[in-house]
Amino acid sequence: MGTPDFAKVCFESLLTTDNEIVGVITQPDKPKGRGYTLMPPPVKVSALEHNIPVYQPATLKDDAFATLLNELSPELIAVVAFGKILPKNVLDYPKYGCINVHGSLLPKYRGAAPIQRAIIDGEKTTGITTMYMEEGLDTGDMIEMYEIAIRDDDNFETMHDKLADLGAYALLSTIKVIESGNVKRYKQDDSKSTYAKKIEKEDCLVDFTKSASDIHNQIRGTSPFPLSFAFLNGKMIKLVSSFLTEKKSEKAPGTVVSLEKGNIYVATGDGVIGIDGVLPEGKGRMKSADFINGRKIAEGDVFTSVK
RNA sequence: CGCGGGGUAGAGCAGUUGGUAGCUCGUCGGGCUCAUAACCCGGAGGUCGUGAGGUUCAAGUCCCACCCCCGCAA
Repeated sequence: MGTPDFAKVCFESLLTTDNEIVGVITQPDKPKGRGYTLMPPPVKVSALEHNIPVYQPATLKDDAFATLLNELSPELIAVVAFGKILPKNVLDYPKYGCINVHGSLLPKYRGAAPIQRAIIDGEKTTGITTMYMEEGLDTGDMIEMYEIAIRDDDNFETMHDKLADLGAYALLSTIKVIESGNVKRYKQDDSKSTYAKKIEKEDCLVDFTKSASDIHNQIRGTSPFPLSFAFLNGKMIKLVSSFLTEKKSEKAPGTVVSLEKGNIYVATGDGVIGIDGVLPEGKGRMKSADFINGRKIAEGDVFTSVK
């Protein structure tokens, strides 16, 4: 069971094993993009390409799904970024249980957006945890854990890709351990747990009175999606990528202090942040240098949090 | 028919109340300099998305049709 690209990587790794995949459960197609076209989830696309039966139930809590479960009769259910809560009858069904691949070092960052939250919080490492699922959200006993560094220039995209690969590796490894019959279960220390709630629009609004490093973490934690933003000359502008600098400025937070070498340097509550990629309202992504050449910004302009 | 923006030189843009096109950067050549992503001089490069369409003496600029791209939102 899984839905987005992150899950797709795990799914495709399963195809390389000799385990029989009796079916793929994923979210129903949803209207996306311009014109609200109905778009299938990545996992579905991949499954169809590999001739694996796909099921997209609206809910797992009805008799129809219980019946389906019986027909498929899986011995193990692997869940990766599925997006729905599994009811108890499903959790209890498989002989070898339901296991989950989660993108954090549990018990930290339980929940929907572990990768982004870890970056936004300025964590130096994160990782993958595999676990047995139970009714609580990401609270089950852990099986394996892999740690990976978050570098200063990593963003959501790079960490997502790294963790997806690591997650796929972890999933296969965990399944082997389960097959071997020597599974060790590690209880989570609930007292140390944190919850990574999903990224909302308010998480993307840039407050330049914060420190340069906090802003940098926010920008990269939300890039390339959904992207942090601020307002400049009455228009919204998204900040695609940034970097930390040694510069200092006495100017008010949000003030453009320099445009040298094609980068936009902005004063913050603590230090100056460099911005090298933007996405102006109604436009596409572009390098800051292009934005500057288009004469859309000048020294002294001020980024604000309000339009 | 979800909402909105846009297709003008390699890139990012401007283009006034319609009169055959400009800016910044890049690029090419030359100069200056110990040196330069600095500065100076000069040049190349555009059938203005498409339509032997409409209006007009005249359309990048108005009208119509079509194609394509992008943002929001989910």
